[in-house]
Amino acid sequence: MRGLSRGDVNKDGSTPIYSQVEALILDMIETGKLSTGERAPSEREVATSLGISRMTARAAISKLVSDGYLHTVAGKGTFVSDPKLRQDLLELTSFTEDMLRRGLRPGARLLGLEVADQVPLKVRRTMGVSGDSELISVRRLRTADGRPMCLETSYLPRAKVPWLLEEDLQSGSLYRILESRSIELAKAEEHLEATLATEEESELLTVPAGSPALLIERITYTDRDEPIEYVKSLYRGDRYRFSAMLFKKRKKGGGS
Amino acid sequence: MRGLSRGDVNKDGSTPIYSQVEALILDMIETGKLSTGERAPSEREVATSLGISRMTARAAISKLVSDGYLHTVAGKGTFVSDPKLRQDLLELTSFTEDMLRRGLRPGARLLGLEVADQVPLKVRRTMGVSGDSELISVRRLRTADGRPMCLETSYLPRAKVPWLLEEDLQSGSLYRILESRSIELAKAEEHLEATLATEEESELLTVPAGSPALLIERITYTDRDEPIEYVKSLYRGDRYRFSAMLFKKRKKGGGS
DNA sequence: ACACTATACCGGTATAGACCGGTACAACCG
DNA sequence: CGGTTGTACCGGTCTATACCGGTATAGTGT
Repeated sequence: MRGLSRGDVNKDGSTPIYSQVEALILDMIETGKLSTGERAPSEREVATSLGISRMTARAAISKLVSDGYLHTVAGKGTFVSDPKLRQDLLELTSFTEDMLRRGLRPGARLLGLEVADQVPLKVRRTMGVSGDSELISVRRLRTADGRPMCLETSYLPRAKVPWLLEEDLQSGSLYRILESRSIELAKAEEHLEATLATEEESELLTVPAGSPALLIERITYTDRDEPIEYVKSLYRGDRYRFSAMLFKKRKKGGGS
Repeated sequence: MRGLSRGDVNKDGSTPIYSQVEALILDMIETGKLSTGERAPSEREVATSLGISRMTARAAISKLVSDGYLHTVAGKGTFVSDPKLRQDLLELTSFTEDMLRRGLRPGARLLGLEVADQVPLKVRRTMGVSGDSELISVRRLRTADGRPMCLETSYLPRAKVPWLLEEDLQSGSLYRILESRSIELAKAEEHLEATLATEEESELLTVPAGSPALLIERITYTDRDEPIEYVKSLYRGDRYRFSAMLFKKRKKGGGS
């Protein structure tokens, strides 16, 4: 009745068992076979029904717990967490994904795509290039439901994405393009501050000059820890809000 | 020579062994006995020198890895991570801690501490109270190196912190006070947006009226998932910057 | 009816051993 | 000398087992 049986995992060593189990349970959650608040199969249940050891089952479940999909109550069991709680976890997403998640239709108007000639020193240093002409700049007005949402200026290393100048950045997501070229994004450092829109910026964003705006600076890194993109995004203060979930870290002590 | 010996852990069950080991290694990192980039003792080394099982040692090390203190390279060993990479992780901190981390001297000027009579509906709903007079409001001007940094208005449930009205909020950290009363903070939901300082606000922050400001709304929860604090903080746009590290989530697939 | 107790679960912790593929290095061989 | 082959160590994965204290419930005794 549970849907987990020995055939659901292969033990040929090609994929770690715990990772297969993780995918199995995740699938049950996402297809609704397990719904919010419901008790997930216990560690012992998973272990015996799949014919694996309890520690292996536990490894899978622990991962799902730390990813926010499940939470445990000692003595009672493991339960499916509220999706609201896991969505607000901070995650690296593209503008496109971000808007879709907010229920808005993402769009873009290309303002410039060229080999950058005037790059701020800070950007050059961050991207690890010295001279000019080593970065490609992309300037786009991003829209949500057709209305201007933010003004985005990206810099990418020409050496790593020489084909970028030929791409259609009007419609698609830059991140999707990068991934289609096998550039895997892994993490990003993001800085947010409040500022005012300049005359030019406010015109593009269709807000009054001097309106509040959220300036987001992002440095995106590949899975090999190389910076692949530096972006400055200026969001309309009245339409955009950045959300995050913060967690308390360990307290010191307890030892000896 | 390594500094780990059997006497460093107690097995009386009062504190989990892996958690003691975690503290031991963390201590070695923070006291500089292990420095950035250096190889940490291997799982087997830790296990034998402390007289514990390898899996237990591994549990401790895994935790430190997921917390960003260490990183592993299969076949080579476990290494101490660059502190720069672990500091920017998103963490729930008080204003006091935040400022100290930025190398600034935190301060506060109490503007108001009272039973709140006019509480916005949204705040009441969030905090789960219905009527008036059920929340205590704290209004403080927070300073860094003596200069105004942000304007902070907190609401806390009177039922849970009735003693708050008698506390000294001039100097100390509110979070430290809560913890000294055994109220453990676990997580917080935070929303950031750009806005403009009103006349009154800009006066307190000593900036021109209409200056950009970062509005941060935070709902803090205890370890029992009850909301304990709702804060609206208005930071000076020219002096404050919010930083976060974003990570790419798993891709689906791999199973079966 | 009520309180207690036995039982059967649960997750949390810990053990000892095993095998894998990757890394580093020294010893050996051509 | 240079290349190969051991060998020792590394983290990654997996097994089987054990005991703890908490939770829930059914049954027992008053």
